[in-house]
Amino acid sequence: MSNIENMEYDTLIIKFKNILKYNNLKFTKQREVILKTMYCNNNEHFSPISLYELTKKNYPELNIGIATVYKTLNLLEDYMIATSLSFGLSGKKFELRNKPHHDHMICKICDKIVEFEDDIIEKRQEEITAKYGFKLTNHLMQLYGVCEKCQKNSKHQNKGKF
Amino acid sequence: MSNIENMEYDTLIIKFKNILKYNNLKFTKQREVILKTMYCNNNEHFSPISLYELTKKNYPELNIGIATVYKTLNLLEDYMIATSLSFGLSGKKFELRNKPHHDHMICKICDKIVEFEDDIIEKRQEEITAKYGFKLTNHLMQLYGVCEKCQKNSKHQNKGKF
DNA sequence: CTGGGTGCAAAGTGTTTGCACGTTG
DNA sequence: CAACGTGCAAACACTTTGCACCCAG
Repeated sequence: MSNIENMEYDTLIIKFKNILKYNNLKFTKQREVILKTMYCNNNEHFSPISLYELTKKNYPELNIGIATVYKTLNLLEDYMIATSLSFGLSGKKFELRNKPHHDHMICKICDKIVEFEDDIIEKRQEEITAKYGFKLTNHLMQLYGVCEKCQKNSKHQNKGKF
Repeated sequence: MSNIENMEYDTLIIKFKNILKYNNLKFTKQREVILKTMYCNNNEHFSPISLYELTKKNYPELNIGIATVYKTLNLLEDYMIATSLSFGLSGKKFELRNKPHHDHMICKICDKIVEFEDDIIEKRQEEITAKYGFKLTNHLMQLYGVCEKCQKNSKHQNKGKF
């Protein structure tokens, strides 16, 4: 399976069109605009709503609907052009898969997301799953903590835990 | 902060009562029964609904409500007696924190959950967060794959990805 | 007897679906 | 011109909330 790491925009679009054609799907303005927006804001992790609002604002003539954004994001994820991060109750955030695999570190106070990549952990995950007879297909790893800035600015409130 | 690893049931109840008292909360039959059910099925990871159904069935005289189960689970999580696993769209599953820290390996086909613990990864996570100035408080690591049994029984369907 | 807890139903979120109409290939 | 895609609103699934009543301390 090919991947889309470090892909330029033109190449990304061509790749996308090929996938669509291969699966008898259509290349619409809405899909193009969503992909473009994600590409141009490559460091952001978009919730469906924030992506909806941004495309709505930048391309008002399209009058894009939230359902279309959801459908497109699911399509991009199905065809491995995007991946999603799960944020519990507050839903998912999406990012393009056009950079090398990485995991996320999330500040519990300001929600800042830092990406990192670590071969030692990746390798170890393979070893562990193999030990249990699993065939590893993917993983979810999110480290939660307090970023440098927030450590200085605030004390995390304590609920009076015993 | 003390922890509740390997705690016997009586000790767990005492601990729970102390936490409640300290925070001006009350020890009710509903809370007792929910904790007991989780303790007695220590290998299960309960969704709020499955826990609701089980307690409803075993203690019909209490006529427990789903809202109470949710509130109790949130309370247990707030006071670090339980933790939750996130399962994307299908909600959360809860388990007591009465065993050593571990992570989860989940079969994408049969949903089987295997617990594992790995010092190398834990240690590495500390190193990584430290490198970025984060203070690590907790993490989420779930490895997804196909378990031994399902590898034999089935081929994972392919969506015709390009 | 007071304040927190409970069950119920209603309200909130985030996401998906059914449908009539529009657009792509 | 035949699918497939779109926007809309309704439906969904999961979780929280408001409230009148209940019960632990």
